[in-house]
Amino acid sequence: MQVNDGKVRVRFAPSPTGYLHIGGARTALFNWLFARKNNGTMILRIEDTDRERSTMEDVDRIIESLHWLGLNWDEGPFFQSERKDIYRQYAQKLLDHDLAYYSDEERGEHKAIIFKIPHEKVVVDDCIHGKMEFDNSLIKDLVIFKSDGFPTYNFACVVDDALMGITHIIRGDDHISNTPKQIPLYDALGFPVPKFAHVPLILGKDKKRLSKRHGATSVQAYEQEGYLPQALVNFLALLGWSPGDDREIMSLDDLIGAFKLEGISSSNSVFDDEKLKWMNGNYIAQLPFEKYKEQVMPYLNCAMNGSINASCETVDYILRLMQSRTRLLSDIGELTGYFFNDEFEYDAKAVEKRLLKPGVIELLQNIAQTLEKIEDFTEHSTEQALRDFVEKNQISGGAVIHPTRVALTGVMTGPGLFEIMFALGKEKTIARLKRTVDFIQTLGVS
RNA sequence: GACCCCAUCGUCUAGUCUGGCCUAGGACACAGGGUUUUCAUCCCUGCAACAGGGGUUCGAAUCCCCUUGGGGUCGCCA
Repeated sequence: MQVNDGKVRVRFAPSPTGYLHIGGARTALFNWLFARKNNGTMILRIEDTDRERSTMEDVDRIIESLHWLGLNWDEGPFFQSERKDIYRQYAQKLLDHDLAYYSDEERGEHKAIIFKIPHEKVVVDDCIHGKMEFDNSLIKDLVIFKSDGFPTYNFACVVDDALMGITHIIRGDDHISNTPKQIPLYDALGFPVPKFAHVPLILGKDKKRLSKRHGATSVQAYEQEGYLPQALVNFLALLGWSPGDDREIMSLDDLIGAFKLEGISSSNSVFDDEKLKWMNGNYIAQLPFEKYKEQVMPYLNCAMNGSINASCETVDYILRLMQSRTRLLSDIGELTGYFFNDEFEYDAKAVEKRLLKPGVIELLQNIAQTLEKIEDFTEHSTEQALRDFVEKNQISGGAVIHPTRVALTGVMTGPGLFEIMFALGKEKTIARLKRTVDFIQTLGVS
C-alpha cells in the first residue's frame, strides 16, 4: 500500500453521511478519469470518522451510485473507522516531538489532541489555480483527535493520503482552506506533500452552491428519473472541464483519452439540467432498440400499474415509435398513455382547435365508416383509404388527419396517425372515433 | 467581518499560460425556415458575451492594478 513508483495514485474519499450527490460524483469522475488516463490507481476511501452521522446504508448507496455511473476503483474501500490505531500512532509521534499537545478541556472520555500550527506563510501550487498563498499566523491550532477518540478529518486525511501514496489530491474547491492546515501536517509527519487540484464547485440556477434546496441532487434521484449513466457522466465531465475542442457527446473512452487537469476550469459552474435532458435524449435515441425497451419497460409498467405485457408485439411497435421522443425514461407513461387507456382525457386545447369545428362530428362518422370497410387494417391500407377519402371529398389531408388524431389520442402530438391506428387496431380505432363523436355531442356542439 | 478563490452569450464552454490569426468559435435553450399529416428526430438561419475603470503595449478577451459582483472557508463536521 505504500508503494509509489512514480505512478499516479488518486482517491475518492466520500463521507457516508448521505447519498452520493452530483458534486461528489463529478469529483469521483475527475479522479477516475485522471487515474485511467495516466494508467494510475484509483482508491476508494470511506471517511467515516464522524460516528454520529456515518451509516453503513450510506456507504452502500454511494457504492451503488458509483457502480451505476460505471466508475470503479483498484484499491479499497478503506474505512477510516478501522484505522484508528494508525492515526493514534502518528498523533503520538507529534506529541513526542512536542508538535502537538493535549487539550485541557474535558469533553469526553479522551482528551483532544491539538496540533501546533506553525506561524508561517504556506504556498500551494495548485494544478488548477496556480500559486495560492496563506498566512498561517492567522489560524488557530488544529484539533487532530477528538475527545471521542476518533481523528478529525484533516488529520486522518493527511495520514491516509500519505500512507496510501496519493500523488494528486483532486477535490472540491471548498477544501482550499483546509490545504494550508494540512501542509504543515505533512511536514511535521515527514511526509512528502502531494499535488493538489481544487475543482470549482457546482452551483444551482440561483448561483448558490448546489444543495437539497435545488431539488434532486443525488445520483440516485437522476437514476430514478430516467437518466442514463452515460448521459450523466458525459454531462458532468463537461461541467467544469473541456476537452479543448468542440466535442460534446463523448463516451467514457473519449473522455479518458482527452482528460487533462489543465482542462478543468477555474470558475464555478451552474448546473443546468436542460442540457442534460438534451444529452439524455441523445443517448436514448442511440440505444439499440432492445436495450431501450429493457430500460424503459420498468417505467412503463410503473405508469400503467404493471399491466403491460412485454412480449406483446404491439408494445414493441409502440415503443419503437417512442424511442426518438423519449428524453427521460420516466416520460414514457405520458408519451404512451392513450395507447393503453381507452378512457383517456381530451386535451382542452386540442378539443378547441381540432374538434369544436363545424362538421367534425359528421367527418369523424364518415371516417369511421370508411375504415370499417378495410379488411386488412395496416398503416398502408388505412392511409390509402383516408387519402382516397380526402380526394373524393375535395378536402385537405390535414382537415382529416388532425381531428382524427385528437379523436384517437386526445392530444395533438405524437407518432404518425397511421402508425397510431395500426397500433390501436381496427376495433379500438373505430370505437374511439365513436367515443369522440359522443364526447363532442355532450359539449353541445354539432 | 477576516482569509481565500473566481469573473467570455440566459446556461455549459473554446480562446487567456506562450498578447496580433477574435468584426470572439461550439453546444443547450430560445426564435425563424426546410423535411414530416402533427410531435420528436434531422438540416439551415438568426438572437446573444469579453463586469466596470485605469494602466503596460504599435496592438489586450488575453499581462498588471483598482472597483464591483459572485462563490468558498472560518467546528473536537467532513
